[in-house]
Amino acid sequence: MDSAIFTPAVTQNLREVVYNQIKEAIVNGLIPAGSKLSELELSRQFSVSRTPVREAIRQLAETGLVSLSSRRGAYVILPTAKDAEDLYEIRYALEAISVEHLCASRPEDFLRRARATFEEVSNEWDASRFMTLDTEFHADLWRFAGNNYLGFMLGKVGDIIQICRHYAIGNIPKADSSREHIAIIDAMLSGDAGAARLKLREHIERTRDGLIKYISAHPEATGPAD
Amino acid sequence: MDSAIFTPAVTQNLREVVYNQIKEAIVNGLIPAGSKLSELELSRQFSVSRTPVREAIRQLAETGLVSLSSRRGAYVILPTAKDAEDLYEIRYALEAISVEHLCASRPEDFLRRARATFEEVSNEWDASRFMTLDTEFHADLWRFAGNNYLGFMLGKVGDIIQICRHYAIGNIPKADSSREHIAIIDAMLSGDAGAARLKLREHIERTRDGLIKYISAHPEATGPAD
DNA sequence: TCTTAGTATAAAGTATGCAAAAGACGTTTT
DNA sequence: AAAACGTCTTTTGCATACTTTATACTAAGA
Repeated sequence: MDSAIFTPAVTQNLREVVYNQIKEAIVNGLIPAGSKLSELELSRQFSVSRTPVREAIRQLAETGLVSLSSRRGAYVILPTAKDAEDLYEIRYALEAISVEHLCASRPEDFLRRARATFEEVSNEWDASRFMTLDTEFHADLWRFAGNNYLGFMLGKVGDIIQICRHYAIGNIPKADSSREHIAIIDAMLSGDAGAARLKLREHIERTRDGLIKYISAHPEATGPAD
Repeated sequence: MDSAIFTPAVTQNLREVVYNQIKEAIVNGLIPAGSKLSELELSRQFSVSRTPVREAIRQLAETGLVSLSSRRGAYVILPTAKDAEDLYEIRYALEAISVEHLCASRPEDFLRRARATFEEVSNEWDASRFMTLDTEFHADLWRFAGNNYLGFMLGKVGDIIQICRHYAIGNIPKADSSREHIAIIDAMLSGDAGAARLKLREHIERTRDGLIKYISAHPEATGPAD
């Protein structure tokens, strides 16, 4: 009775469930930036006690998505255009590490598959589908890079960027983005680290500029916290 | 009665106190890497209930200093030589951002003051005093860089590196380190971003290599978790 | 009417109790 | 003697009660 019929029975605990759900809600804009996270209200909505909710909120604070104010509560952060700029600068620096590793290791199977995917993309696609694809591509970059902490770090940066991003992605032409992805991939395939870095920089800067332009044009999206 | 006689009366809460103390203890090696953090034992030592201890431990987990195992407890992470390598790679990428900003803005007062400090350092200094100075210098770099998230990110990387570092710093010649710092500062003073990046890279790589050599030579320091 | 002090209320911080899970240990069975 | 099972202990996960603080509201005085 020891053939592998059953997979390990993992039960994620309440804190994890609550954390993931709140995080998704924040990142997808269901809970708007700047709004307050009430322990009591959330615990009622999740039908759990305040304890796991508190822990989840603390965890969110440590990722930078939420800011804590002693005895006053937790608020979803409200990134400014400057914040977005700073975050993209960090993101570029980190992704450049991935790209350089991939220029050296050149995992052809992955690169060619990714290239094919972006060849297919057109501007007709709906924004959320493209965003998923984009996010996955950037996640794959660090997965193949072999630096165990890149994902950890990029995750934190990415979550905060995502808060801004979901209300701006509609503006970003998908065909352009795909072309840029392909340019990065091609540079990596040819092992040209300098070109790959440059293409990555162009891609990230254009994405950033689109976002910042949007935030600057819509200051109400980053209004006062309460 | 409104002249600024008094500073705001901030009382940090128990979670913060506990968090900071545990973190210091981990980072300084008082709590060795790999050891278990028992909620009950810590709460007894701090004379508080388990709640703030729990929260502090969760917070430490989110910074990456502690790894949680469901229903089994929290363990101080046990970085390997590979971890150290990955972390230093990230640290270089992030500090390069600071250095490039400083090459552009060139805050002469700060740079000259820092330069003078490292001129005075000799190998006679005790290790912990030099480590403080070194840490402060690297912290000042991002403080003057103007990117609000650099400190946030470098803090996380630095904390984990620090776990390894305290048992290796003794090996690293301080005079060399000071000379490298001065080389970086001089490059920044002359606004030569390329040279500054290079000197930074050399400095970080040498520090990294010293640490990795130590870890590799002392595998018992990163033995099994329990 | 504006300011200021008192009060009430809501929410966060903390302590503690209870349930459930994991690991240790001893006992039984083959 | 070894393996497997049951039980006991320890510790975590979660719930809840209690304490303290912030703030909104009210009323009184200038």
